[in-house]
Amino acid sequence: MMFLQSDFNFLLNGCTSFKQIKQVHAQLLHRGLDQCCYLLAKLVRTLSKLGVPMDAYSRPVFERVTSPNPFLWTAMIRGYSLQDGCLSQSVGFYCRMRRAGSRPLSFTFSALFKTCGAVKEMGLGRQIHAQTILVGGFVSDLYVGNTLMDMYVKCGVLGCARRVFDEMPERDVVSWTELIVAHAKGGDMELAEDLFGELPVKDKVAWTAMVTGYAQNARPREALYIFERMKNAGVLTDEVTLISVISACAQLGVSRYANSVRVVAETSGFGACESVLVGSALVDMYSKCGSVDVAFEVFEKMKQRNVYSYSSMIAGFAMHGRAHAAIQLFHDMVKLEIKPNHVTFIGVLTACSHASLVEQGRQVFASMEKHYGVAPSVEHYTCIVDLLGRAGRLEEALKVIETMPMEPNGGVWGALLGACRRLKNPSIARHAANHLFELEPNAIGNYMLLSNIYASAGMWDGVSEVRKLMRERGLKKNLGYSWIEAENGEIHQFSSGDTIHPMYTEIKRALEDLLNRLKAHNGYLPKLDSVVYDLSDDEKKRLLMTHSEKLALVYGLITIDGGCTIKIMKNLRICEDCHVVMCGASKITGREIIIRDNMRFHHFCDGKCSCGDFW
DNA sequence: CTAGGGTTAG
Repeated sequence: MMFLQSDFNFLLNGCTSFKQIKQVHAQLLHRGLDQCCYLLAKLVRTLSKLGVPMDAYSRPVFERVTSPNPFLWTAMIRGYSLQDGCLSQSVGFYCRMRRAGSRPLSFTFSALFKTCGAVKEMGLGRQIHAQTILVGGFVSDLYVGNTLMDMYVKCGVLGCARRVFDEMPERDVVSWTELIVAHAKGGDMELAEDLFGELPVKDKVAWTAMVTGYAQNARPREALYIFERMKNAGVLTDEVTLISVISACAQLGVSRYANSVRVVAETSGFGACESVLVGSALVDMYSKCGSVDVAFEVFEKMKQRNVYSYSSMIAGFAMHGRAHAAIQLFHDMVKLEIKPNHVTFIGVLTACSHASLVEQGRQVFASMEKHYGVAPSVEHYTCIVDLLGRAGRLEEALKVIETMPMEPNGGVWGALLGACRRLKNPSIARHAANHLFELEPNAIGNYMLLSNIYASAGMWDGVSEVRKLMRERGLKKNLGYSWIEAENGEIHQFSSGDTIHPMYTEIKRALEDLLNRLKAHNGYLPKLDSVVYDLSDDEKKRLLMTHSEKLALVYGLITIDGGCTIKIMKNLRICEDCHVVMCGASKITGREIIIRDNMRFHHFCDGKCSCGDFW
């Protein structure tokens, strides 16, 4: 008998299809093992792992057993808990189990908690929590405690999770990490950092949780700092860690560090060739670092590509203004039968938008649902509004907003407002802005944009009205800043009007010199309507000179080797005056300049920008 | 058995 049991155990372990399991089960019945709970539990677990619905096979098998043991009961509970929408069956089996007088196991509870967390059924979770106390012994079980914490975290009640943590008689690194992640996801990195500091033994997952926490909270520099500490602590990197680190690099846009991360990825066996995930992340990272060609190299080297890889590359081409490459890639993926998803289409539509390919964009939009089964969402409508707006068709864009099948959100109105800035149309701008002030009362950028549009139309009453509104709502202008990677990999950040940089006087002198040369050779005149304040022309000129991207540019011109491209990152949208200066600077210095603002990339080369002065 | 993960839009 024992021999047969282990035999069947082995057979079940090797099953990879429903059919095979059925064959093994038939054998089992043949040998008279239809009441062997140990093997039946295994059978149920295997079926559930393969995704066979519980009612299809496991349930009838179970119902023929006269006295199930706790393992078989638990297999049923777990099976239903893993199946979508079967929480009630799962709980039903738990109740039957209790009525039958069977004593639950620790993983009976963990299965239930897992489902409660997945469907955010906190009420039920609490009841089962009470049960664990009632049944006794389980509250102190490490594994039960961890899954219980996880349930409370998923239900969004951090306080309860914390209480469980505090009451656990022993905790392991999983318990700590659970709590760290919970706080990180809630945006409280300070608390996460405190917990991490207290954690006695930090493993790879715990370190990664910190890296990811910073990366997802838009604090890439701290993410990279933690990653450095992790490496120094001798903890090995894996695929998951890399993805977060790569995402941090993408946010920062710093190429030297990015290159070193790529080397780490390749030497740890998770390079673009081996891992689709890392590969796709690298594609995104290089695109956002301004190196769209390197991104494409990585893309081409990848052994496998999926919808993420293609979407990332398409988006990469789009943000660099390479519309045709983006569209070509889209057709390639369709030909290879990789099904595009909603993100893919955002990339394609953005590409059309940045290249003013209105008809092309419309065709893609129309085909989304018809040919690819992707229903346009509000984000896709945003792209269309942007497409029409950039092409100067404001009325049509407005019409789209008024007739779209869902409620327009801030993104949609924002796209319209953005278009009004370039086309200098204060009346539609006001209309869009009014919606935005309702939908996003605290988004400072909208106020700045409207006042910008009023300012360039000379409508100073409008400007002061907007400023009054901002004052009433307690909003302050976002400080603009730019950063640039020095030759040694250090990041130098400049704020507008910054005087604290050690090379400040040198930078200021060089900037004056550059502007004078631009005036002499290119007939440059400061674009005074880029200034939103009603100031004298001289004051406006002075203010324009302090813009952070100009400081960063000059720092780059002075310190970065002549053959290298100057790459500058900026947190806000580049202003028109700075754009003109960058064009001119690329011409008279013969240098290639790339600026990533919060919208897209600008490649300045020989006096021209890849955005075609159209952004 | 429990903890960490990818692409997007103004």
